[in-house]
Amino acid sequence: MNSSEFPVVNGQSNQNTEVDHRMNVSVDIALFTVRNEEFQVLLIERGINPFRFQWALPGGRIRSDIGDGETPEEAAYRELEEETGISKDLVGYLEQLGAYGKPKRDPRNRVISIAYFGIRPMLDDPKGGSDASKAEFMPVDQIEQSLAFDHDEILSDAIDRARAKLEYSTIATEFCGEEFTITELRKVYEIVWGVSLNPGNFQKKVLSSPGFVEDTGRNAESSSTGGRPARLYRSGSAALINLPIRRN
Amino acid sequence: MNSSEFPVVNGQSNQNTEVDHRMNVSVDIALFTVRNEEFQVLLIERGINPFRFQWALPGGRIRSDIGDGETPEEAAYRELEEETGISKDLVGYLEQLGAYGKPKRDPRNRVISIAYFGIRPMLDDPKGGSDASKAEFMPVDQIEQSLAFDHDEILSDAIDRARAKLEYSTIATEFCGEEFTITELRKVYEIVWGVSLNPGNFQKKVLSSPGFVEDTGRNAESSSTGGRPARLYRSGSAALINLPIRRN
DNA sequence: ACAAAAGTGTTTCTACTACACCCATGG
DNA sequence: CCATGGGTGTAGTAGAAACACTTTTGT
Repeated sequence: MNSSEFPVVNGQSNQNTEVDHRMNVSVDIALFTVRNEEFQVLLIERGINPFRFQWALPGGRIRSDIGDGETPEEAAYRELEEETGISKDLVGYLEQLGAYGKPKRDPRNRVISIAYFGIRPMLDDPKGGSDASKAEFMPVDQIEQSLAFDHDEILSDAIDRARAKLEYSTIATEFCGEEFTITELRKVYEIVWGVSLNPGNFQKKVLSSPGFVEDTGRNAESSSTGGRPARLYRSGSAALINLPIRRN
Repeated sequence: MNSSEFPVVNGQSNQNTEVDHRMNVSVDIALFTVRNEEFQVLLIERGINPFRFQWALPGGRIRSDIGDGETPEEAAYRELEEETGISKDLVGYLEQLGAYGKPKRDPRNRVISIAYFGIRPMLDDPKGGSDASKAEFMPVDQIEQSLAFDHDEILSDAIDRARAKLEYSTIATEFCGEEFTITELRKVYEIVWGVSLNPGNFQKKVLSSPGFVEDTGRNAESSSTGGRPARLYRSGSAALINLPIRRN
C-alpha cells in the first residue's frame, strides 16, 4: 500500500529519468449492433498466442510510426478495419470507455488498453473478417466461453454503458439505418434492455423530446401482413434527452 | 531494473514485429473539494519544463519498477501523495475519467495519460505541497491561466463528470466529513452546481432516498447565531439514488 | 420576545402509466 | 369485411415545486 517501502530510483526527487517506464498501449473495441432481434457484439477469434483460438474484442497496438503518431481513436478505427473489415464510415458512433491497466492483463508484458464502445447500424450483411482470423457478431447473452485477456470485464462494462446511455441519450438511433420508424427505434430499446415497452407511450415520449428524431415527411412501406404504414424519421440533432426513457 | 521488458516481443505474426511502439503512460488526478463555499480543485505549479511555472493537475508516470508493476490507480494515489502530500486515506473517492492520448499533448515525447477524478472531504487545513513544488486547492471558476499539457480539457471533463454524478449518485457525501447535516450536504450541491435549492424539498428528497444517508441519532451543535440544531447523518450504503436530484 | 436555522405539511402542477380508441393498410 | 400494426386521446396517479408553517435553539 504505502509506496515508501519501495526504493526510490536514484533518490530522484520527483522524476525518474534513468528508468525506462514505457509500455505498450493498445486499443480494444466493443462494437455493438442489433441484428436478428438480438443485441450483438463483434468478436474475433484469435489466431495467435496467447489465448489462441479464444474469442476476443478486436483491437491492437497504437502505432507510433504513423505520421506524428496516431490518436487512440484513430488506432481503434484502423484496428477495427484491419481485423474485421469494418471501415470507419460503417461505424455510427464511437466513444471511449476507459483504460484497462492491470499489470498482468497481458501475460506477455505490460500492456495498457484503451477500450472503446461503438455502435454499428443494423445493416445488410454479417461480414466475416477480412484477414486471417474469423470475425463475427455474436449475441451478448450467448457468449459461453470467457474472452481473452480481460475482455470479459471490458465487454461487461461496455454493455452496462450502452444500456445506461439509451436512457438519457439519443444513441439508440445509431443502431437504426439512415431512416427508421418509431417502432424500429422502440425495438432497439426492447432488445438492448430486454424489456417490452408500451408502443403508444414510447411514441409520444420520442416525439416530445426535441431533436431526438426528425420527420422525413415520408412513410415506410406497409408490411405484407397489413397495418398502417409507419412514418419515417431520421436521427435528430440532439445528443441528450431532457426527460429520460425509463426501463420499466 | 527490469531489462527483460525492453526488447519487443518477437514472434508476433501479423503485427509490426520490428518497431518499438511503447510509450510513456502517466496518470493525472483532478482532486476536488469544497472549501470556503467554493468548488475547488487541487493544482500544482510545475517546477520543471515543459510548462515550468504553469499550473497543472498532479500526476506522473506509471512505474514498471514497483513489484510486478503498479496499476494506474495505485500510480494515481502514489503521485498524489508524492506531489501534494495528500495520502490515500484522505481521498474519499476516486474513479477513472478516461485516457487522453493526443500525440502532441506532451511536447517532449508521446505520453498517454489516464486521468482520474477524485474527491477529498472539506477538512481542516488547505495544506501546501510537501515537496519542492507548490500545491494548492483553487476555485474551479477562478482559474485564469490555461493549465499545462491538455489539463484544461481533462479538468473540464472532470468538472462535468463531478456535476453529473451528483444527480444520480451519492458521491456528494464524499465532500462532507464523516458526519454531516443535511444542510451541509445541500450546500455541496449548491456550490458544485452553482444553484440554490429549496431546503425543505432537498431534505425530503435525501431522506426518502434509501441508503443515501444514515441517522447517527445525534445532533450538531447549533450555531452561535441561533437556530434549531441539525441532525447529524453519516454516509449510507447506497451508491446510486433511485430518483435523481435535479439541478433546478 | 425575537431572530435564525431545521424540519414538516399542504397545495399545485407536471409527467408518466395504462388503456381505450381511431387511422391506414393488406388480404 | 376483418386483421394488423401505427398513432392519438384521456383518466388516474406518482412525484416534484412552491411555500406556509412548526420546532428548537441563541441572544
